[in-house]
This record gives sequence, C-alpha cells and structure tokens, in this order.
Amino acid sequence: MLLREGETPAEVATLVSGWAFRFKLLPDGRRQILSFLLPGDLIVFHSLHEEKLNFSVRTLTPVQVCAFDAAEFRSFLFDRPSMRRDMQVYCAAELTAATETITDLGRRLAPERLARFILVLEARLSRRRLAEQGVLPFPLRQEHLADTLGLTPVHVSRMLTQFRADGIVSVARNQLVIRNRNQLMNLAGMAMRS
Amino acid sequence: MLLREGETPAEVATLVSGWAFRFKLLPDGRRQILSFLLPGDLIVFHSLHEEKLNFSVRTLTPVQVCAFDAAEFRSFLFDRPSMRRDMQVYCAAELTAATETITDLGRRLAPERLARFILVLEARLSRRRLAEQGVLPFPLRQEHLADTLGLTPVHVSRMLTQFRADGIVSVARNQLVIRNRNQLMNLAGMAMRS
DNA sequence: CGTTGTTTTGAGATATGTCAACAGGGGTGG
DNA sequence: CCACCCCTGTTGACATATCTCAAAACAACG
Repeated sequence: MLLREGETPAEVATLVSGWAFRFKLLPDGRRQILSFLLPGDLIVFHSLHEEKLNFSVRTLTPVQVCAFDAAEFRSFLFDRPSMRRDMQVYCAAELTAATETITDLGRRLAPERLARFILVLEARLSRRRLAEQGVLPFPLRQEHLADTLGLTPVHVSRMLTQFRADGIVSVARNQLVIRNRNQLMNLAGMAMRS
Repeated sequence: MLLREGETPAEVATLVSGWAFRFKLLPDGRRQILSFLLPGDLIVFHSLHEEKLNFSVRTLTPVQVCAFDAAEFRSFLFDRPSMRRDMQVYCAAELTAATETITDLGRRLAPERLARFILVLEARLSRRRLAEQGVLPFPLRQEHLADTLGLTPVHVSRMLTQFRADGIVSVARNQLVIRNRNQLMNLAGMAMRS
C-alpha cells in the first residue's frame, strides 16, 4: 500500500518501474479502481493541488519510485514554463481518460468494457515500449479487472473464457496476447475506418 | 447545441447564466452526460489543452456566455501566476469530481447514484447562491438524469416516484425540494459522523 | 505434497432494461 | 377559449445482464 485516501503526502513520486493503481474504497468494502499507474507516471498527480488525497494507491507488482519533496516540486513546476505546459497537457490527458472511463461505465456493456480496457492498456504500454505486437505484460488478477470495469470477478472470468474461446485473446499468468485485433476492436466499438 | 466533439473551437467561454452539459454520444445513439455546467463555469475547460474537443456541449436552458479568444486566453493564463494557480485548482477539482463519478457508476446502485447526484448538485448550486434550504432550480428532464447516472429514463422515473413516496424529495416543474435530508444522505451513503 | 489464493462452472436471484400503452401538461392554432 | 398534439412522465408485464453463493478445479509456493 503506497498511499491512503485522506492523507496529505509530503512527497510526490514518479513510478520508475512496476505497476500500481489508484482506487477508492467504499465504507462497505466495495472498491473502484480508477486507473493503473505505469512506469513514468506521476503517482499523486491527480491530487497535486488538493488538500488531501481523494483516493488510495497500491502497488500491483514490486515497484521502484523516485520521490520529490511535494512543496518543492510544486514550486518547481510553477516556475518553469515548459514544465507548466507539460503539466497542463498531462492534466488534460487525465481528464480525457476519465471522460472515457465514465462513458464506459455508464453506457457500455461488460464485453465492450473489457475489450476497450485491453486495447487502451495495450496502447499505453506500447507507447512506453513495454508491449510489442499485441503481447503485453499483465499482472492483474481478475479481481482487479472486475474492480476496474465495475463488474464482478466471476463475470469477468466468464467473459475472459468467452474471449479465449472466440480466439480473441489468450491470457496466461502475467501475460496477455491479443490474437484477433479486428474482432477485439469490433467488440470495443472502435470500428476501423480504414 | 454549443459545441460538437471533434471540433477545435477558436473561442473559450464562460457560462454567465443558464445551464449546459457536457456529454459523449456513442455511434449507436447511447449518450453519457459527463457533467453539468453552471453559471461561472468555464465551458471548454476540460479540453483547454487538447487538440480537439473530446465531448460535446449542449444547453439545457437559455444561456448567456462570455467568450474569449482561445489562444489569447491560454497565454493570459500562462503568464499570470494567480490565474495559473486557479487553473490548477480548478483542474484538480474536476479530476476529483470525475473520480467520484467513476466510483458512482462503477460501484453504486441506482438509488445511491440518484441520491448523491441530488446532493452534489445542491452543494454546487448553494455555493453559487442558487439554492437555499434544499430548494433547487431543476431544469433537467428525467432523460438527462438517466444519461447522467447510466440508467434508463423509466428506471429513473420509478426511483423518483419512490423517493417522493418516501417523502425524501419532491420535484415539480423546474424545481426540486429536499424534504428529508437525513434520509437522502443515508441513501447516498454519506453518513453524518457527528 | 499440503496449503492457500485464484479461476472456473453451475444454479438461481436481482437490478435494471425493454416495450408498449396510457396519462398529464402546456403550447399552438383555429 | 377550446381542441388537439406533442413531449414527458408513469405504469405494468416481461426480458436480460449481471450478481450471488457455493462448490470444484487449478496454480503457485513453500
């Protein structure tokens, strides 16, 4: 466990290696995973300018982080125009991602959500050269998928076995392979317009 | 209709009076409302630093807007430290709101979602002195509620009549009154500690 | 090899969706 | 001022996606 909702961390950190995820816990134990953090991501970016963290963060694999003093980091950002620009872009990107997630959870069915999740994860990993040719590292348990997609672990299991049966993906321990990208994109409602 | 997804608006605007909402439309017609814009809100804040808008915006009531040249506005922001700070705070707030919405859609049942929606709407309106004592202007049709909460209009209707029957709220044309705040907060899972 | 944590499978339950008919309200035109 | 109409909301019967519970099969791991 890296950070707990409600804290005011004195440090800001960057994920150097490994995976983590941001999530919220409801009083009755339900959990919603907000996003996964990959190498290169700023860990508390989302609450950089809030009093208190409004989510928790937890590691998924062993990680290496690189920490900065929070106040120092903020003023550093504040003073450097190029950094400032970067942060704004980063912020816009996060808002865009959140927007997509909201649409997924509010208006898409389970198989659609799963398909999109896989595709956007692959895209993020590819950009970092962590995935090639539809082969991605995949440290998530089905419970993580469930808590990300707003589903139940058993329903995730059923959909994954369905996906496998249809030859769309294969997922072994810690590795996911996209076997039929067309079909996956169809399911995701991402038609290829040439 | 104010703005369409995919556009690159040359102007940035502030909502002076009236209500609008941001939403995404899926190819098959499903719609997800992302947020409502109230007087004082920046209309394209969420895509201020993106190439293209990744959502559409539409008015809910007649509105007055105050427009600025986008490029000018950006450099204005960029140069003024106090403005910059404001934007960062605004951005953090939006991210926090998005986080809540994701949790609502992913992990809460319909009545919970509805209760919370009403309460956070009231809070936003109160801060602007647009609501007093649990009486709020309410220009939404049930279809808007449905598209916000990831539900169906008929299910929203059922829940609202239930809420009314339980004496929790009453909603007439364009006005919603919170009649039993305790019960509403319970439903919302916002227990009052102390 | 046991043990513990994860995934799979099945049967049955439930929240929410669909379809369709009806009711009310408020505008519009005659 | 009335009659009509369209839009929105309501209600009922039924359909379905997803959940729950529980057991069994697997996998990882000491």
